[in-house]
Amino acid sequence: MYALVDGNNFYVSCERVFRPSLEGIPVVVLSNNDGCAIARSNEAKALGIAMGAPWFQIKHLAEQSGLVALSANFELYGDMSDRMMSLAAGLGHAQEIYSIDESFVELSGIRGDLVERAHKVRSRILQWVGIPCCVGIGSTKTLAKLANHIGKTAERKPGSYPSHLAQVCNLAAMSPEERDSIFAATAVQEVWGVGRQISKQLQAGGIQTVKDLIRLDPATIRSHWSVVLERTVRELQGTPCIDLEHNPAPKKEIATTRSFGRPVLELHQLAEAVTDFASRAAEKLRKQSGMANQVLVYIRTSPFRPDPQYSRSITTPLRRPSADTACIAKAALDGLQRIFQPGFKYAKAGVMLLDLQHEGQQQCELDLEGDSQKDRSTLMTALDGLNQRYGKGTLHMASAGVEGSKRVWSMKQERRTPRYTTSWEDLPVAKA
DNA sequence: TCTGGGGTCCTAGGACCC
DNA sequence: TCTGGGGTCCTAGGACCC
Repeated sequence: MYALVDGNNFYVSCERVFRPSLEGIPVVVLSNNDGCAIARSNEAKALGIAMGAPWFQIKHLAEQSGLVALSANFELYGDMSDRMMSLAAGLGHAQEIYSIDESFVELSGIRGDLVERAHKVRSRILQWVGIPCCVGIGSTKTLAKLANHIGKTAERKPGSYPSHLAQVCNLAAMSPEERDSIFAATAVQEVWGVGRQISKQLQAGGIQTVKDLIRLDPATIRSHWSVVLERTVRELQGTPCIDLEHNPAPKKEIATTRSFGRPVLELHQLAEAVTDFASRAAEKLRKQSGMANQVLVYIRTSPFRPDPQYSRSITTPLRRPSADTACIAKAALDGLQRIFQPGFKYAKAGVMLLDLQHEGQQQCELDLEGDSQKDRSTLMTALDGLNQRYGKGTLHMASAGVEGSKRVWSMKQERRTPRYTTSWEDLPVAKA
């Protein structure tokens, strides 16, 4: 038995904790570059703002309907997330943190009324952290996710589902008849693992609701679609196929990619950006004690512009596995040289570290540069320490350019709120 | 003027091998 | 007329997730 604890409109809820005046009004949180809406309050959803809606298309709602837009403040959200997760863990014996606002909790061996217990945890999170959340309970992770969706929808849209399911919904405690009628009222695209493409295909075959989907034979699903969808259907039928991940697996790839604040035309500007991305990626890699064997770099124009399009990536193998910023940046820059074409307005670039391994797995080879490698690794540790202590970018590669107006590629972020919980300067001040 | 970032898994197809 | 079969590895791309 699993529970899924999921913060409501998480980023917006984080902002509201520190600005209660945002309560009750339409609020969106914008992606980098203030590009599009990545979180919406219920009031914003009611205005018809879609997930991912570009800001310039909904801007007029600020005047028309009092919509408030904020730049994303991921430092704040990450910290609020930690607080929420530690309370959610109390629901059961094991927890898997699935995303910044969601965690699965294993409920087996928990006695007593699960719904009552979930309500208690929910109010504790609301009271101690300030984040409203919903809890879904089911015999598989996919059913717990679905239950969570039902709990949220029942709360947000009265009349959509029976009102006693709002906030906490336990699918496992329902009669078959009640479950059936709820599945019949739920569209296939609400299921975890069924996205736009697959739901379109299912609907074309007359499969509209969860009730329709659950009746299908897994073998048919597999031959018509894939093993992935087959697993999803089995999970909906109550057969667990996806286990709780107990210890977070190390990442298999690490990426740093950004859209630019404005179009970039020159190679040397791309090189600055790519150096910066490579440094950030290498830093993440060292944080998980990993080494990379390959470095991928890509550049592309904006698919939304009518301009000539260009998009290319290239993978450069490293001579030996490495987590060294200079070594990774060099590989990325070598790749960039080879794929760059002049005459395009570049909108985005990225660096990905692939084929990762743990630093302990390094092959023992006869190596005349052994000592200098040790020195490099000490230097990297010092670099990370200084950047951690004095702020990101205190020390960086010379080719990454300097902060400020010279970096034409840096992103726009004009609506960020203070880092209330992670920066002393931004600590809220209580006034008497 | 203006459209995010970071992941995972699976599949198809090509190259290569015996 | 007619051109094997099976395996592995790699890459690109699709689909999904939040």
